[in-house]
Amino acid sequence: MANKRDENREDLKKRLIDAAEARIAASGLRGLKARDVTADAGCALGALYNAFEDLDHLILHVNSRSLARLGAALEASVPQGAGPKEVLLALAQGYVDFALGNYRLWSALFNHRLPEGVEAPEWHRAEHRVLIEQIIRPLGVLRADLDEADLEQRAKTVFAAVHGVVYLALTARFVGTPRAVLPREVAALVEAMMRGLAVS
Amino acid sequence: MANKRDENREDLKKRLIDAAEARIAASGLRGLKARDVTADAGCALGALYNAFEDLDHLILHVNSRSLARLGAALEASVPQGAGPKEVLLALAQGYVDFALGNYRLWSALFNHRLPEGVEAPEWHRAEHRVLIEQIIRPLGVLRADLDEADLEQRAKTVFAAVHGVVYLALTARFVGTPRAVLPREVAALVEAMMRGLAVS
DNA sequence: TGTACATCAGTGAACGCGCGTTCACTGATGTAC
DNA sequence: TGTACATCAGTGAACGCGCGTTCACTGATGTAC
Repeated sequence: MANKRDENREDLKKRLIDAAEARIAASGLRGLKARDVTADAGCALGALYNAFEDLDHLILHVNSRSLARLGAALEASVPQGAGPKEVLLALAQGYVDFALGNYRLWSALFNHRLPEGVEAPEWHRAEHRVLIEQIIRPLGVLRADLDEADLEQRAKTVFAAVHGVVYLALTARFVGTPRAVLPREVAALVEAMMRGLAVS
Repeated sequence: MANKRDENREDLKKRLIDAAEARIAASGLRGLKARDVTADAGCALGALYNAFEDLDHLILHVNSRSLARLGAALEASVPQGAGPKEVLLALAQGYVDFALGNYRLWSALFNHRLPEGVEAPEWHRAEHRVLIEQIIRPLGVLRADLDEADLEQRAKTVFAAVHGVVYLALTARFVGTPRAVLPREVAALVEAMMRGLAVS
């Protein structure tokens, strides 16, 4: 068995991530304070800095979880045996649903910024692949002409386009789409992109 | 002639906006400090609070300017006598160019947040119309079947899709498009959307 | 199993500092007559 | 035009506070023999 120190350490990390996740879900990244998180997790303020490098790294771990949950949600949104167009539409709707249902955690994914000049660690960067991973295959069926690199790039573009519509809608910035018509607009966008794709 | 007090007041406001714009262009919203701006503008710290309600309102005025410049840049990017498809492509490229050429000021447009619960004033909200205004007409030619409200909504969606690609590319978040291929990807997106539109 | 020592996590008061905003005062501009 | 008073912008030192991070100390867990 792992020794007790390591056990405690892992347990504390988990409690801190749980607490931070709950705080972010309740009041957003801005509402996340070291004192609140440690109080919720039942440890002293300083313990946070034993478990994690700093508050930013704790947030990174919350975002990791969100990405994993998003990946699972996207996977679950695709119906069995669907064709590529159906799959892309389902993924887009799954994305909308996840963003609507996990608004603050999803925002944290895109709004968290490390201090000037600090790069996110590689293990975390890699996790963002879930955002495009499931797009690549169905898109490849529609665009058999593209090589692997171009296909991946185009998947990113498709993701970014859908994300843009969802993001502007939910952060309600002036030109955003009302939530009520968001699913319809996203569907229209994806359909138009697919029709456009099929032609060329 | 307007009296001297009003003249001075307007002059100070202008100097403050100039200074804030330069600071944001140089080091982003985060790098904007009341002390720096007032020093650059050649006035005392407190004078900022005579001219503007607070620092956020000064930023709003900088963003106003950026929106006006963006509107002009978009207009200038459209070739004379172009058809609707050409216009939409030109607008998208104009948007890419503006974002690349005015990166920090353009980011400030989308990253500035007022404190929790405070709404942007109506005069400022209205200015964001430049983002979709010029899309509506050419889109309307391609989609004569849509009524005015749906057309406006679809213009927002088209904008949001293009914006999403540009935004993720430039903020370099993990799944972003490399700058080198950004114009190509945006063109591909817009073309696909237009082809898709024309069909339905 | 027991003892002595080493290690390292847990603690929370205190530090530090960045920075927006205020406010009592001064001095320039405007108004009344 | 001149004088007296009123108004309001300009000044910058001081306020205030939020909040991440540190650090000397305590106490639990691990190791050696």
